Amino acid sequence: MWAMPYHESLQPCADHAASHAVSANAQSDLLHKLYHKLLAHYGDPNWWPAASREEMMIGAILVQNVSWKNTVTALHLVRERFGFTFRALREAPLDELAACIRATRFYQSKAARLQAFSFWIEAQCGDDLDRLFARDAIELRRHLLSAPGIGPETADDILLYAAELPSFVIDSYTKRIMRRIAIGPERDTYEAWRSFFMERLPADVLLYNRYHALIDQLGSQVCRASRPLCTACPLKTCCTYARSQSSAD
DNA sequence: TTCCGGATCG
DNA sequence: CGATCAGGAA
Repeated sequence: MWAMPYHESLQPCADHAASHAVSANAQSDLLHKLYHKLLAHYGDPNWWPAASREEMMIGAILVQNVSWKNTVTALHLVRERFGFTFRALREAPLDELAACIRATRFYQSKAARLQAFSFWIEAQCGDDLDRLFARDAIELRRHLLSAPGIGPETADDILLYAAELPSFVIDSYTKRIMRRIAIGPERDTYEAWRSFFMERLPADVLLYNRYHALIDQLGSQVCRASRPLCTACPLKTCCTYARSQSSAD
């Protein structure tokens, strides 16, 4: 029934924790269980909210290390002033672009990176995203990682939500939630976290799409960094942190 | 005042 | 690795 595990087709390095077969199965069951609890609680998150792949990719750069609410403010101003085309961003005066995205913090470096990325897109595919995304998934990920302003999380955002390839996205919410639940890879690196999920979940674009969106919803509203709302958490029965919080109160 | 959804450079 | 970037909400 399940598709081939994604790491066999895209993931170059294996997570060595997977060699512990018994705990790996238990961890896989838990990851599935968490997903279904989140889906039952929140419903289909319908992420990513963008009318085009270009808008999605621009939003992915703007949202780096900033709240989505502030990103929406910036996206609105960019849409009004320039529109969501890479050509428009290439031609944009940097100071005007920076002014539009001020709400997303680090706006000067982000404006420069957004423009540099737009030039990179032109050089790679002449703004034809079908051409960019046509290449092999493994190579596409490596390629995106070589683009200016694109780190591992943003690359996976683009792979999953624009190219619609099953690449699991890891962010701070993901790590915080899973750490509190007490599940995760041994090595604390981006690739180890990503492999941890991909080796235990089927390579399903819709599953990865919804899972990450649901994690973000929980992480921003409930499983916050400070003063998390454990009593209202849909995952509290699975979470050691929530239990320690309720016993402490 | 403190905290907070990354990427890059040295 | 640590430093840097530098707004908005609480």
